[in-house]
Amino acid sequence: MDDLLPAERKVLDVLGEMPLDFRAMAVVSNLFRSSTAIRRHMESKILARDRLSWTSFVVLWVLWVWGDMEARELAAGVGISRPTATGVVTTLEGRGFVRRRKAVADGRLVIVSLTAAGRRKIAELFPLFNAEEVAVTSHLSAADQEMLATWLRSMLRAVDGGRPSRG
Amino acid sequence: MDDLLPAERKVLDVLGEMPLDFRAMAVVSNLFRSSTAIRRHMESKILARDRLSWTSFVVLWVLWVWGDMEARELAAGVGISRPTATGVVTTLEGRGFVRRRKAVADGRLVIVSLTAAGRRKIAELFPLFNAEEVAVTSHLSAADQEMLATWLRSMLRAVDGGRPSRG
DNA sequence: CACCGATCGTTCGGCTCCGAACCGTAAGGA
DNA sequence: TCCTTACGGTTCGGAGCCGAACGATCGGTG
Repeated sequence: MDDLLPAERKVLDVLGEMPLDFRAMAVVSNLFRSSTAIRRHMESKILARDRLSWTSFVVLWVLWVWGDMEARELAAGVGISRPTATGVVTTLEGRGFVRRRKAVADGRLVIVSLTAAGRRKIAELFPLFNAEEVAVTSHLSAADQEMLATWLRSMLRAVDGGRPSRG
Repeated sequence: MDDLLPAERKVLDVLGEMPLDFRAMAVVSNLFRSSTAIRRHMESKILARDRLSWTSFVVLWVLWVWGDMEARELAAGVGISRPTATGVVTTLEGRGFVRRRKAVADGRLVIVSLTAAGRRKIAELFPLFNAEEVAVTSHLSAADQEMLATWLRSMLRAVDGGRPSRG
């Protein structure tokens, strides 16, 4: 197999004698490496001009798709912890893109909504974001993309257990 | 296709009329979602007891595989920026796992090495880490794992251009 | 030999990330 | 009605993440 990254060749050289599962290693390391590189790419190419981070963008997008949400649902939907959601919503609130309000029926709950500015921003950005998603995936055939997404979902299920996610 | 996450069904409901590439969207969103979930899983299950983050662990591992490295090479190898590498190395230095020294030949360069404690720590942890890598991938066949890794490398190459990576 | 442009690592500022703990609110049982 | 347990969101502390800028060092040129 001559598809390996140079780093992967070195790993085989140095650790090849050890009883390790290099196939599993390749999956996990390349999953993480490619995900990090794509996040950085999307942030620098599409999001940076609006000074939005990947996660801020995902929050706007989740609210755009699902409408107003309770903060705990928003955290789950975006795939971040509740303290992180608090911080990111605070950032976006400061930018004027979202607002918080207390739920009437249950004083513990906070409802997060898009503002008009937030709605305009995500409606403007998402087609550009999706075009760049196309740019980074179009070297794979449609069938390969579907199979890749299927395997990635299976990886997610392997660690998420029954945790529902709505991002 | 009934393999979609509930979130993905909702996206089709709400944005289905827009001229978007849902296949590309599925690849990128599931890549990110699965990578984040696996990082969290590995951190909580294997790394937390030693209070190591994913990136600290990768730094130790890269030094283990490649030996002493210049700080700029280490940043590239781990896949992080140089300011981030400075911070993570500072953290690990404080924990006694790595040390820094100036290069003799070029006063600008910093050489980063594992300490004896660092070497013991990564040698102890990596088999456990790899066993968990196996746990999260073994639902896929060997052939599927290899194909998945190949596609993930192709995604990485799509955004990395010619940037060499040695993580 | 001096100066200029480039490189390297760090600092700064701002943002993300999360576990533990805290405070306010809700629900259930005695 | 009061007490206890649980839930929700936030705060705290610590760590990671990066672009821009800075200071130290190097190499090349005149």
